[in-house]
Amino acid sequence: MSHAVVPERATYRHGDLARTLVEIATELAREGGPDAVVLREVTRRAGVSPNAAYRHFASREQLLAVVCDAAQAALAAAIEHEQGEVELSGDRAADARALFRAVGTGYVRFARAEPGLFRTAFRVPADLADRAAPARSAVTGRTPFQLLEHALDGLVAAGTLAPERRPGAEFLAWSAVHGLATLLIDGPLRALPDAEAREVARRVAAMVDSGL
Amino acid sequence: MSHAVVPERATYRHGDLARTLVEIATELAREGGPDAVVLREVTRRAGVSPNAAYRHFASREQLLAVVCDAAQAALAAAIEHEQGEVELSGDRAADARALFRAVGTGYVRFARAEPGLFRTAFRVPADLADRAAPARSAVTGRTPFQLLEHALDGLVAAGTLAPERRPGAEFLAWSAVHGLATLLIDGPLRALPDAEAREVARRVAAMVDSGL
DNA sequence: TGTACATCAGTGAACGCGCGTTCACTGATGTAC
DNA sequence: TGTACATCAGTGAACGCGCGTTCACTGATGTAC
Repeated sequence: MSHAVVPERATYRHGDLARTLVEIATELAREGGPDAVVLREVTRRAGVSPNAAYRHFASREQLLAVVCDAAQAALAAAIEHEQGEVELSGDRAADARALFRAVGTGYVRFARAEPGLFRTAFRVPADLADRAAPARSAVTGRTPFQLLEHALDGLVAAGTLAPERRPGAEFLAWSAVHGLATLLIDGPLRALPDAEAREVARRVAAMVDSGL
Repeated sequence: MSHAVVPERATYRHGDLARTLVEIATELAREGGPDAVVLREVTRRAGVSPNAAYRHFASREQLLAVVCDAAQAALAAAIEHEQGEVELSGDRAADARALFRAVGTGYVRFARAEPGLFRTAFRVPADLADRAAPARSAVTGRTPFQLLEHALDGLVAAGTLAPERRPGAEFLAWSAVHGLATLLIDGPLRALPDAEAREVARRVAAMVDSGL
């Protein structure tokens, strides 16, 4: 009766299940944020039994922590990409400013393009919150937070930002940009068209620039 | 054997169960944020069977929406209280500024004092996001968002803010303050002592003030 | 080059849990006569 | 003032669900001799 070809244990000895699980979990986070990272769904999509995950991760929480790092790394990559697009003029002050602004625009652009990953990146796993963890960085090896710090250092080096205003400046800039991102993806600016969103982002950047 | 006094149906005909459920649900939100509003736990604490809640709310989601409004109202009350503390000098411009800043400090203070309620206030129930809903207001009948708008209008009326910069200004101010609140309760500034938190808040306010 | 064996990445079944929600019901209360 | 009755806020039991996690296992693979 059953001449259907059922590949027996086709996935047995998967080969690189750990990596596959992280990729699938990240995809779930992309689609629905951190709560969508459901261990059973991850293994289901991987074509593997639920408990197979425990060969590679101690718990669902630990898998989510890895995904969280991956999301931070993706954010770092987005910022770096945005900075890469900047056409340097040779004017040190202007360039430092442009690179600094690119941190903000890259940040907000990523939040809008990948809201699920963005939310996952900031789902703090309580203790594990290490903003300098290497797993959270991309090509330059800097985490999003470090990219911001680096851009601010650049402003000081270029003489654009007074050294005495440098300490703590990252929190001012981050507040404005992170708040904007939140309003744009979860708040009242949710439905704003791209053009207007960019305009608001521009104004926020200007506010930070002149208010720092 | 059992001479323990078991009051039969002690809670039957509760009287004002709807209000009680909202109060308990709000307490749960205060303790653990929106996810902690678990219908069965609410009824458990009310000493009532789980399905009794359905006499008053169509679903858990609807109960949560009411709590969300209550949290917004609590935030509005906190802002109004902060504004009430302002000692008016009689100088129109200075007073408008002070009242405007009070919106920000009240906002951040509430977020720190009641992180669970704060998170619940911004748990957007998708469609129901009505930032002008009366249920979200406190003594003056204004929602947090409306209090911010009103303060900005005050700045314009006092000649402190140029009218052409007024449109959209609420989003700039809100971005900075909301972002700061988020960093302070869920982000890297989580562990900051009160004094330093207030200092950062002061600097954010100054940034908004001069950057608007 | 062939064989014995340890390793360990996977399986299959089950666990206990707590959730939101629905069902048919009961009995205290308020109202009409 | 007393009685019949409709109302409706509560009960108790159960539903199906999907979750994270644990158990004892199996059998393909790589390694040592």
